[in-house]
Amino acid sequence: MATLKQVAAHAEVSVQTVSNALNAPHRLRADTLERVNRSIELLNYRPNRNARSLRTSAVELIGYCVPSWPNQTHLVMDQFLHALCAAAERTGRHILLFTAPGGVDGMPTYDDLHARRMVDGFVLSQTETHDPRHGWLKEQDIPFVSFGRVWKETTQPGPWVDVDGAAGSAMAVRHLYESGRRRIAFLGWPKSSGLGEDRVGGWRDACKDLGLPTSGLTVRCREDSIEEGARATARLLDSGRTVDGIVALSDILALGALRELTRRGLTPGHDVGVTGFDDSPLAEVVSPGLTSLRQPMDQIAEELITILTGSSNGSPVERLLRPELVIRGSSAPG
Amino acid sequence: MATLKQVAAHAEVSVQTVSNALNAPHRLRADTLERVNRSIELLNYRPNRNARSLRTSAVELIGYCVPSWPNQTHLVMDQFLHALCAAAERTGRHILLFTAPGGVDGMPTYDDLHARRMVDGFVLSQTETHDPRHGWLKEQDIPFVSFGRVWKETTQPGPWVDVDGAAGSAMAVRHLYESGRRRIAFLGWPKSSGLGEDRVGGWRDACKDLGLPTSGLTVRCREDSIEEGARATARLLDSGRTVDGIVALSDILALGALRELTRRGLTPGHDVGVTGFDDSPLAEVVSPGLTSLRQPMDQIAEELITILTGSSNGSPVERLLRPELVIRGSSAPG
DNA sequence: CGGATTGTTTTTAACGTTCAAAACGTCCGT
DNA sequence: ACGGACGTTTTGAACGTTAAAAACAATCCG
Repeated sequence: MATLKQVAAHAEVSVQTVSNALNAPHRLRADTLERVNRSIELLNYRPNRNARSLRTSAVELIGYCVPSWPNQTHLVMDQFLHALCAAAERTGRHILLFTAPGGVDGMPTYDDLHARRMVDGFVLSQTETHDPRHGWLKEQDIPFVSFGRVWKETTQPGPWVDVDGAAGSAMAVRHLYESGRRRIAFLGWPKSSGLGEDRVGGWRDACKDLGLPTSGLTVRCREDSIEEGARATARLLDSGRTVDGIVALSDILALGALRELTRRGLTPGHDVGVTGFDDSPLAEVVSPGLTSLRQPMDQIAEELITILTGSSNGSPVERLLRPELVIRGSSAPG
Repeated sequence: MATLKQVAAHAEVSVQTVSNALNAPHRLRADTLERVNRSIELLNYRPNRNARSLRTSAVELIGYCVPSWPNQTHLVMDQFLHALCAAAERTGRHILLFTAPGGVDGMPTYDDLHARRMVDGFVLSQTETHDPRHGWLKEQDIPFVSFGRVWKETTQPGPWVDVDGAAGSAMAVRHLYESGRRRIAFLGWPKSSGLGEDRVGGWRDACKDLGLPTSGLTVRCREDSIEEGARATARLLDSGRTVDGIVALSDILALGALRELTRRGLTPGHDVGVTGFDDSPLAEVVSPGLTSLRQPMDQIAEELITILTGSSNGSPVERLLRPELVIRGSSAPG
């Protein structure tokens, strides 16, 4: 493996000149630069990243904690990771994966990775309602950016990127409205979930804007499972109120709704329009295909990396992105 | 951030002694060791990984190429990544993610990561039938281990870990047999797929062992989609032969089978037993739940890391692991 | 008592890179 | 012709760690 020294010897210049050829080529005379570059090419030289990092104390690695999966399978994680990875590489960086316990128990792991100079900073995801990580990292002056808001108070420590759930729900409502639905229900989570309240709020506002009823049309599920989605839908339909549209807070709940509708002999997309959230792989795989709100993963990843690696000029950056409605059979005009 | 030097000064020993306290504590006198450890703790010292790597030329990072997702969503990737990460961490290592074009076009990326000393080696997955990566890496003397066989010839370059598809199919057949099925079909892929031939072989052998018919009971799907699975099932049922069991090569195809059966008024699990492969999140989420063959991810990951980081003592290691049958409603006794 | 043996600690020299400053030319204006 | 200014290249020195060898200390044995 060739080193700077060997390249320098071959090109008959000093080591520093070769270094400059790579990092500040404008400083070299044109002919020197060309000669050095020829040697670099000839010897197939690649800078040793460790030596560089040691000197500059920047490792160009970004830590990402892979969610421990028993809780709930993160159905769009592969999309997110691919996007994040690609975005990082566009800036010459890479993603370092690690595992850590949730909550404060995980903080020593974050601290350690940073203290050992294995990462420059972190991308957080799977943010929870009272996520302690943000405040902790901020306190320790460890760079990070969050995918998802903490939903605790209005001012959240550190920069974040998130998808506008309220806008997403509103888009779903408007789409169902345009295909003729007039009594649109919302399938949600308990009030304790910030994300849930964001999305239900969008549904409520959009319904009011369009002059649609909302009273008695909210059902809350205890957990995010198909079974619970089906049960909640059953409760909704048994309540005696007419329903011709269902905006579900997640794809999983939406699948539950589809199942319950089918079980009762109703045709999703024909009798009742259904939409989900996140456009997980499930959405296009079920029958009928599930209309869902896709998170703009590439843009999210791009923003995360830009914020994390950009100059942290004073005020923390906050970016709210709009999801995209992917229309499939479950919301075909009734 | 404390350094060895500062700890040494504080403990009133030489730098090397502190280094030894961490890397070869048995060399120190007990009281010295304790004194040094106290200083380490007090100053909250963490070794700088870059400096260490520079000196030892081992970065303790393992490269893993995140599959580009448009081809087919890797439904169990999050499980795999979590297991791989955890296994790596048990040996003090971490996973570095990167993206690369498929086939030989991606090789410069692998080479570059290794040449810049950003990774010690690679874990390959998503191995394709004529995957060029294994031979190429072997040729360059870049350490790697493959999750999945190349299916090209009997001797494959480098070590690998894989799941025994034939054994898995056989388990599925035997399970269906035990619940009373006697005409068990196989839903597969084109013959060009090594993985496909492995699994169909297991089905055929198991059927022969049990004295069950196989002729005319194989259907091949052009692609791995629900739609194709459903079409193939339709062809199978239309062929006039009785079928009371279906072993599908993938969960996706199995879902297609479930859909087609339901469409025809047949009850999966009651009229026809169905099994899938890989136990993706889909399997437990559909109704009825899909019986499927779970890959032992933790064990796979453990083996991969052990092989990659262990001493490459001559002959390449090859490990074939048995999947585990997860029984759900789709194969309830008929 | 002296040499060998063993156990513990220190010294010296890297690993491959970049920073900061110094050195070397070359050109210019007065 | 001389001092200054600029453009280009080289010279130390350092980043934080570990390998190898040297130094030192204690113990043992004949």
